[in-house]
Amino acid sequence: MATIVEIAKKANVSPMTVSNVINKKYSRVSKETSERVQRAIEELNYVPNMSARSLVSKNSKIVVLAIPQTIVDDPNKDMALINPFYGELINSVEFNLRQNGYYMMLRFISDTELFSSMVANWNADGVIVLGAMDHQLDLNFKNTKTPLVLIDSYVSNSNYDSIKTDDELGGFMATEYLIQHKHNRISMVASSMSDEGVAKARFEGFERALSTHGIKIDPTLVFEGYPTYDYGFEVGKLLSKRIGNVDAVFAYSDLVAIGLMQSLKEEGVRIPQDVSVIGFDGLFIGKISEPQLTTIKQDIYAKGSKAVELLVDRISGKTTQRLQVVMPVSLIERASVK
Amino acid sequence: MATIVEIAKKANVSPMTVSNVINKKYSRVSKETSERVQRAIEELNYVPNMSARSLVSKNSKIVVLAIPQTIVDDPNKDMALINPFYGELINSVEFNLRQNGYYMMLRFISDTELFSSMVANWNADGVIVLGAMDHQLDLNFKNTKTPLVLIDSYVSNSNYDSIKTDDELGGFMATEYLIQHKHNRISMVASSMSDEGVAKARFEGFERALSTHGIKIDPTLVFEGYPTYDYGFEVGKLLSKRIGNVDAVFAYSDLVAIGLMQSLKEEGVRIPQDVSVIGFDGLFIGKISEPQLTTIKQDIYAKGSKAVELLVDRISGKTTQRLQVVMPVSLIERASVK
DNA sequence: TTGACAAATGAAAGCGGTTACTATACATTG
DNA sequence: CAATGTATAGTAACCGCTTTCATTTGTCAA
Repeated sequence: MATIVEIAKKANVSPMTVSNVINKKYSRVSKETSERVQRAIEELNYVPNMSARSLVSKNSKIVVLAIPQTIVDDPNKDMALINPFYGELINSVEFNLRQNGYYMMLRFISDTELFSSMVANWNADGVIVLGAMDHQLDLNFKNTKTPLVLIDSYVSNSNYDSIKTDDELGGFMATEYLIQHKHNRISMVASSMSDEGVAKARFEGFERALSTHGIKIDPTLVFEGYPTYDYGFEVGKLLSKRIGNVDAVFAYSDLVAIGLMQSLKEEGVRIPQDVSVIGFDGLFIGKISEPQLTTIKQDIYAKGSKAVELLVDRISGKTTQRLQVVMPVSLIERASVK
Repeated sequence: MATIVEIAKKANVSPMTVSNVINKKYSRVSKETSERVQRAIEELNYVPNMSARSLVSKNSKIVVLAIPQTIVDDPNKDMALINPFYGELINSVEFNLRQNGYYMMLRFISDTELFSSMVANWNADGVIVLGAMDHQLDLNFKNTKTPLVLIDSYVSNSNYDSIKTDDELGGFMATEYLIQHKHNRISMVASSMSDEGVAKARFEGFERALSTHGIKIDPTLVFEGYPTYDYGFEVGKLLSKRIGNVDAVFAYSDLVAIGLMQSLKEEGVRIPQDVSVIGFDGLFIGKISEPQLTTIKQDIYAKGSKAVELLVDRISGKTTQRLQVVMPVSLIERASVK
């Protein structure tokens, strides 16, 4: 592995000049010298050592993407190990980071893990966190000045840029859509709502729609579990025994909705004839299920793209005040609501 | 950000001793000193600077996972931006790397991109490449001694550890299964087979099964395109016009199979009554389609896990000779074959 | 002719660790 | 009791790059 010193020797200049060429400070180097150095770089296949650069310049071109860990610990699970939502977001974030010259370090993190360590380690230029919980943002982390963008996070009075979907509105739209279709015994399958978070916001939209229409909420129809296919499946089994007393289900996410429908179908419940189902996210899988899933769509690609934009602007110092972006939602009518 | 020098001062020892404590060389440090240093570390919230460490020790605890870029360049595409297969693999690799103390740098790379740059940059301890093509493994890359594991790669006479699925056998099994179900006008939808690769291997299995049973291959029933939902969909449109002359389709991957079925259904073709479909991969989505997809399953989680194992053993010097692992396949009978 | 300034290049220090030795104190051995 | 070993701690150099500042050369106005 060649170093700038070797390049310097070969091109008959000082290491400093090589550095200037590498960093495109052309105003400091004459054209001929610059070309000579470029040639040496190519001949020796020189690639800068990022560690050395990072060590002195305090930045690294690394951005950490932290994603909550789904139930991956059981390698024998035959189910989706990863929410397709994550897959799309990862893809989008990596793509947009790459466009901006950054490398993406991906970490799945458990609920209890703190964020601090992953930042300090690498002189990461920035961090994007998905669904951060209040207690994960430890003091240590808060003290670093590393630019941070929060996606889908409802942490209280944080000072970070954030981007989320209009979850409350989405929940409202989903529920209202069900009501407009003459349903009034409506169930909601959410994930944990003990903390503020996406699930809770969607639930609040659910509540608002019901109360707007003067429908009393039935607590026995509200389910709170994990944001997984399995949990949807589980609830499906329960609900299948109550057909006739439930008209429709608003599932907190498409993945849950799909699990729910699968389970319901297995029990001979017809969708949407016996019960309507609406999801949230607009994932690809909603298109291949039978019936195709009516859902509230969010643009995941745009979300990742926007997150990177916020981060990059913050890193470059372009933005100084805190930015909060709320992404719109839209209703996709397909076939799971009667 | 505290450094070892500050820790050293606080604990009244030399920086070297701090380093020894950090690196758990306890035999070189007395218990009391060690504890004193530990305390200082906690009090000052010290986190080692990986750049500095990496610069001198030539290793980084970073492993690069390179994944072929799917068609992501069009952000407006409403389809799966990422093959769920990738999602599962990413999840598995990250999880297993983390268990071994490594960080994962994820890069999506285009067909034409070379691999060399991502290695040299970060003193990456290792690289895992998915579906590498011959021409991407440039000389530069071959010259580095960075441990490398190839997943699903059919590059010729490479010297790297590799892990792949028994694609040929899988293709054979899929096709034979169709034949056993009295089909003999069988189509295959593959992705590009101009290079050696997964698609070609599966196709060879397809060929072998047909010839074993004395069935002549119909070239007009062999499709070669992209490994995407969209391509499956496209082929579905074509095949729907030939119902009566096709009994069954072996799709190169589940994603393609799903697109195919969706398209076929749209055209009023019944599966499996009018045409049978079998896929490959055993993805989650095959369970939620209607009908559920019969397919050749590979254990993606195990694949990622094994890849990491190979890499870690190579990094530690445990393995010295080249290892080639072939993962088994199994048939999952579901409902898409009559 | 000379001083001043810009353009081009270089020298030296140091980022925060680890590697490879060296040094010291104390215990052990014949 | 000298010789040797062992546990513990420290010193100095250096990894490959960038930062800061100094130097050289050429250009031009006064």
